[in-house]
Amino acid sequence: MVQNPTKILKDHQLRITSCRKEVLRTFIEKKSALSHSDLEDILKEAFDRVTIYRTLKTFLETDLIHKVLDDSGATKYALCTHGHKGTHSHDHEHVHFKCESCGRTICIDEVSLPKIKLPDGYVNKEVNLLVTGICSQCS
Amino acid sequence: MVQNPTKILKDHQLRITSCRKEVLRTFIEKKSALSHSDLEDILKEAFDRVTIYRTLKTFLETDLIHKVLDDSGATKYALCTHGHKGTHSHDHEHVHFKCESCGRTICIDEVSLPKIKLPDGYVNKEVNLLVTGICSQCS
DNA sequence: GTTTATGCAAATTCTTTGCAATACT
DNA sequence: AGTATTGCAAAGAATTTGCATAAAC
Repeated sequence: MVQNPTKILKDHQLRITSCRKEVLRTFIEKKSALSHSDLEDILKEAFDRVTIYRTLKTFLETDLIHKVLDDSGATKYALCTHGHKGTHSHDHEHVHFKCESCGRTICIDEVSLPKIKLPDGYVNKEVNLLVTGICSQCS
Repeated sequence: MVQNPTKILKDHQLRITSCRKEVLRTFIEKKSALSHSDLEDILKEAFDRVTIYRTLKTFLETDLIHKVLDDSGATKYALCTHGHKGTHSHDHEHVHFKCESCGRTICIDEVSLPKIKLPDGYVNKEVNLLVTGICSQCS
């Protein structure tokens, strides 16, 4: 599990800039899914709002982060922990948990995704599961 | 399964207005999850954009509709098919399917939601499952 | 007649785009 | 040096709010 911003950027053949490093560092530190506005709150002194939008877009395109479903309407993102460029490793196919109390969304690695058998004619490409409730820190 | 807009509104103790009836009629007719902009496209000749926003808000608050997860970022809504005011029937706890081809999001009633056992300390309140792929009409 | 919903205007917030200046390799 | 990224300004969407008018009960 790579945890070094500079190395992650190199591995994905992206230029190493301070904004990209800081966004990565924030994801690693927070260990939870973050929205653009979460990042903006944390990094607004250092970087422009627009740069953060573009950084997220670049990271999405290089499979460095992925979208995490959220019931609030805000789009959240999380690091692809093992995926490398181009592998499309279905890394994001796991259970996400959103705490109603603290609002954090985290990955639950302990729980594996159930196999879903769809009716005839349906082709399953990706499964996303979001559990809402109270997390261990808040309960 | 109630399918009459006026009766649904009465059951939820809401005033019967033409906008509310038309929004409900559209949900019933389309049989799929709809976003604000979907509704706006269909009803813009008849009602103001703002009125549709407020109608959706009212319907959410009275548990007449619920949010449906979507991977595109657009918030979609669907009718709570059996729920009545105040029951919080966990009606939306089923599998949703989003077709990458036609973009429609529908409920898959044939597939039941797997039980998820979370790690200690986590309290499970609601489970949402979104499968992305190709629907039977598009494949 | 009283209360609630609607339409319009306008304010906010969210997201994207163009372009010159700057930083990276 | 050459190319990609950033910041700023501004455009364009999406969403919310205020208030007078209209509709529902």
